Order: sequence, then C-alpha cells, then structure tokens
Amino acid sequence: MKLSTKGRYAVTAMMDLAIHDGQGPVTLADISACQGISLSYLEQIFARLRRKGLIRGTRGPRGGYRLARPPEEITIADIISAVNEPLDNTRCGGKQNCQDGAPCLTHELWSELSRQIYEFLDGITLAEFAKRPQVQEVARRQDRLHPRRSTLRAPLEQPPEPRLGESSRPSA
Amino acid sequence: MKLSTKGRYAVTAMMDLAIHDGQGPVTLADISACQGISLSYLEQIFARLRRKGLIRGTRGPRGGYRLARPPEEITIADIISAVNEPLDNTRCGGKQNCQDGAPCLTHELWSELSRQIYEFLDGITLAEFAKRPQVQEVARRQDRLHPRRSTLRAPLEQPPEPRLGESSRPSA
DNA sequence: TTTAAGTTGACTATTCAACTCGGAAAAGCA
DNA sequence: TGCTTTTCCGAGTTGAATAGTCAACTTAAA
Repeated sequence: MKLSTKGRYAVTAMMDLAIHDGQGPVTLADISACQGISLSYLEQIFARLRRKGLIRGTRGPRGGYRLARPPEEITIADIISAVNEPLDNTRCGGKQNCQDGAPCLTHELWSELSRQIYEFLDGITLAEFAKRPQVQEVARRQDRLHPRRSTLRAPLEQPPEPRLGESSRPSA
Repeated sequence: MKLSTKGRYAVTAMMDLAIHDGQGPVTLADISACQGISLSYLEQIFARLRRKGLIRGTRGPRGGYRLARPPEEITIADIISAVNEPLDNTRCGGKQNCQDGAPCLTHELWSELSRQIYEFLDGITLAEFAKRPQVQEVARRQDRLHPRRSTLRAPLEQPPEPRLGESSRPSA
C-alpha cells in the first residue's frame, strides 16, 4: 500500500465518478478541469483502473467513464492498489529476509503498520465517503464552478428525455 | 508522517540502542555492521536524532551513542518525525488549499489517514517493542553474529553510571 | 464521414531518496 | 605530546521514481 500523488489522484477522480454515478458517463476532460489534474496523467491512471475492472469506458461522443460496480462495493484500498503496483512497507516484500536472509529487528513493526493502513483504507467505500457533509459541500462548490456538459443533469432539474441506451436510470 | 527507508533505518538503529541500553555507549560502526546500514548514512541519520534530543553522543575512544531518555518515553513516531521533516499525506500540508484555495474532494480522507498512522506509531514505545519475543530472538541472533566490543558488558559485570532521569531499572 | 471521445505507448524533465566522501573537532590513552 | 577512536558536519553523487507531455491510433455516435 504505497501512498503517492498518483493514488491520491485516482481516489479523487473515482470520487468524482461516484458523485455523478447514475448520471451518464463522465469525461476525463471534465474531471481534469474540475479536479485540477492533468488530462494526460488522468488517462494513464484510468487505464490502470480500467484494467483492474473498477471502471468502464464508453467511446465516442457522449462517452466517458463510469463505475463498473456500485460505489458501495469499491473501497479506497481497491483504488490505491489498482494504480500502484503492490509495494509494501517492509522492503522485503512480506518475505522475512530483510537482513542476511533473516527478518530485521523491526520487521514486525512494518508489517503491522502495513496491515493497519490497509485495513483503514479498506474500511471506507466510495459511497460512504461521498455521503459525508464536507465532501458534499465541496462537490456542490465544484459543480457551481465547473458545470458539466448538458448530458449531466441533476435528476431533479430535468427528469424526462431519456437518452437511448440509458432508459430508466436508477434514481441514485 | 512520511514513511521511507530513512525512517526505518532510524527506528532500527534506535532499537539497537534500546536493546543495549545501560551497557555503555554504542558506536555507529557496531550498528552499521550489525544492522547492515551504511556507516556514513547512519551518521547523517544520527545527526538529526541528536538535534532533536533523542540521543546523546560521546566522542573519542569508548565513545558512541546512547538514548537521551529512557526507552519507555520514546515512541516510534518520535523517531520517524525526527528524521523526516514534517511532511503529511495531504499535500497541502494541513492547510486546506489543495485546490484553488479550497480543500479538495478527498482532503478529509488524507488527513484522517495521517492521523491514523501517527496514532499507531505514537502508541508504541521503544521499550515496549524491544520486549516482544520475536524482537528479543532477533536481537540474540544478532549478538551471536556480531559480538560487541569489550566495553559492552552485561549489566551485572559493570553497572554503569545511571543516566539522568533513570533510577533503578525495571528488571525487564 | 466527420468528430468526439477513449486508448496506447514512448518520451522527458525534475525531484528526491539514498548513499558517499573528505575532513574537522573532541576525547581518551600511552 | 601526539595517536587513535569516535562523533560531527557539509557538500556532492547517483539512480530511480514521479509527474507529466506528445503524438498517433481506435472506436463509435451523430
């Protein structure tokens, strides 16, 4: 469980998807503008997320990305371990050969810490986190500053006009 | 609370000091040989530990380093934050200006994670960790492989000068 | 058939962690 | 008085990882 900006970007972008879940695909261009992440870098990150089956992409006009599973079933740990190849804190990679083929003095400490971090991040799902008041507030502010293209409507504002292929959507 | 090999080395070296606590100063050369850490790198790390008041150095022959406080009063978090300049996981450094002067979507998540890690590492003292059976076993093996110079005696042979703030030691 | 998107891979700049080197200052010892 | 052992200090080196760019290609909707 390595912690880098790549992982942070991935989680932020996935949060964006989760917030707009059920409102049609979200383009990387939107996420880039809204979350302040370079578009090309996002492409790199989303390629990995796609390979791990966390998201589904739709090509062509009105395309974009959406979550491949309901946000209740995606944890933060899922996302981070999808974009970073598995690297842990023990530097021997779980093997106990940190020092001359034997575990080092502090081996136990680092593996416990790794477990601790993983369990924390694995205990938080996208859905759960998106519900928090602070997050909702940030999301509202972002929506004001960076309104999405017209396909994305709040379910209240424009209930009708179902696009083909997107018939009756589950109302969040 | 950044996690790097420098922090790991620091903790390992401090564990070495804790294990030989009360047996006279330990030289960096010994730690280097025993723990497999480059001597020059150790010097760099110990400079920081010293500046933060975690250890005291004695120069000259029969010199070396010893803990500045009893190992019950030094936590792992103390050590790691001594060697790494304070860098947290939020990339805005606690300030909530990750994005255009406002907190980013996932700000809350990263600060919570930082707190979580810190509390875990702050809940473990050198003394406590040194007592664990696995650690003791590694320590015994290391002592067999890398016997220390003759200045280091078992506490029975040479009851050394008591460190300030440490009266009669609890017998493990 | 045009065009808006995703997809891919190669490439690059910069930073940073990890480690080295050379020497100076202190302190014990003979 | 030197000699040795040790800590102390600052600057330099290196290699890898991070963060990001660029250009070309594919796919699919309009």
